[in-house]
Amino acid sequence: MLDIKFIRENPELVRERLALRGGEYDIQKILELDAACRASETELQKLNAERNALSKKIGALRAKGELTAEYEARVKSFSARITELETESARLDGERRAALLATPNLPHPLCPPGANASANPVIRTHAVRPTYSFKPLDHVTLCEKLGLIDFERAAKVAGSGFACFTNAGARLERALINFLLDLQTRERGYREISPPFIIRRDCMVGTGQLPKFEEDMYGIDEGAAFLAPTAEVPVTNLYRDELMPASALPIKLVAYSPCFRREAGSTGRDTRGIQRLHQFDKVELVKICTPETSEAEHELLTADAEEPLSRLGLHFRTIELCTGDLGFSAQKTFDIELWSPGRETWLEVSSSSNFGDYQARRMNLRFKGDDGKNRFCHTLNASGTALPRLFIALIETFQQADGTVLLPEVLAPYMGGVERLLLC
RNA sequence: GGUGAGGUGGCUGAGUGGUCGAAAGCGGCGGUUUGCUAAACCGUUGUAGGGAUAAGACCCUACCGCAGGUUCGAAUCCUGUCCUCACCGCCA
Repeated sequence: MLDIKFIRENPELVRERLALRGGEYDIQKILELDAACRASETELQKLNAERNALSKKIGALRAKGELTAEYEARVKSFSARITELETESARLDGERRAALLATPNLPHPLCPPGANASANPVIRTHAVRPTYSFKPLDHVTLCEKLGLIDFERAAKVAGSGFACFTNAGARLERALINFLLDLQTRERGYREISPPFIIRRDCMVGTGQLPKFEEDMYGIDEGAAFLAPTAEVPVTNLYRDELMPASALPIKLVAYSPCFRREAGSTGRDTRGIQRLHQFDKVELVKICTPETSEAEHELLTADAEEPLSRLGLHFRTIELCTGDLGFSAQKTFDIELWSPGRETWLEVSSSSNFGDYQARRMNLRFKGDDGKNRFCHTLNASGTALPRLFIALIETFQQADGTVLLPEVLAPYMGGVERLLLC
């Protein structure tokens, strides 16, 4: 949520920065609601002050046993107006808040301008692109030959867009999760969290999934709760409505969770294989820090997301999202993309974002500054990483001429002696 | 699912219709004392919004989980709701 005071004082700047995202945002309407709301509140406050004074007087007179009917009548003469103003103020405040919740974050001043994904600059590339003496297979074919995933039976149970990992595939999925969690907790200073996967509505509002993207979420209990679309939601919201001492920051958390997404707007896209699923596993990194450190923490966070990929020996690149490709709540985002030899394309496996105080303001997450003032924290998160696409890149990259897949050594401790995925 | 108890400031916790934004303690901040540490003592310390101002000082309003209601007046009474805890039932 943007700061209404900031919008009031810098309406042109807000318009300009939002325009960089593309899309229409009615700042004028917010300003008008704000002016009307404040006018209504001011009148209400004056009447309340008068009522309070008269009520106090009535109390004092009654204590002395004197008559108070005259003063009671005076309060009654405008009590209807107070009720009216209360209703009006609440309505305007609600509308103003709704308008603010539907307005995305401002792109960071350093976020590269651009209309869409084609304008995203590549920041760095890791390792060289692997080459093969044969035509590399894509992951669907590999999974079939190696018996790693049963798509047909998954559909029987859950419908299209679901996968059922089997045999060494299931083992590899679990191994990767453990590898990622161990790396981040043992070497990178993250505290491990295993969060709830069912989320209350206000937490979904807190991180920005609601109210705008409800159709992408799996709702349960008549919209009172939702299946987690990412661990970002439960983990960041752990600290909602809290006032942290500055000394407690930064907070660095890592969590595994399955992620549930309807993918409402993308039916038919990437339907083959496990590139886009309604349920997938992800290890997520979350940081809560002060505004002064968030940009540096963001760089470190992105590096933390990249680290396991280089340890696995994978070819990837890091790009920065331009203003037109930025997510709703983010002010600055890096995406990490893995190379898929089978499809000869890049797969997005991580999105590393700095949200500034946008989420913190929505969820009332603050810290006490050195000057004693309460300020909103900054929140960040990065996938560290999404599992299915990592799975794809891994088996496609390390496939051999004989059809087997030779696993990277770093996974050895997690695979129980399995060094190679064999044909079945 | 049933019964009962409860949600008050950064934290603990008192407060059953008016003088309560709210006792007390802890913590924080400032100071005195102190060889250092500890302790003691004094003072100070909620949040948000609106208004005023060059900026402060300042004024007003709201907030005792949340939403309604009763009343001239609600932390306090009533209703609903969310959450927490305890016991019972059920259950991996």
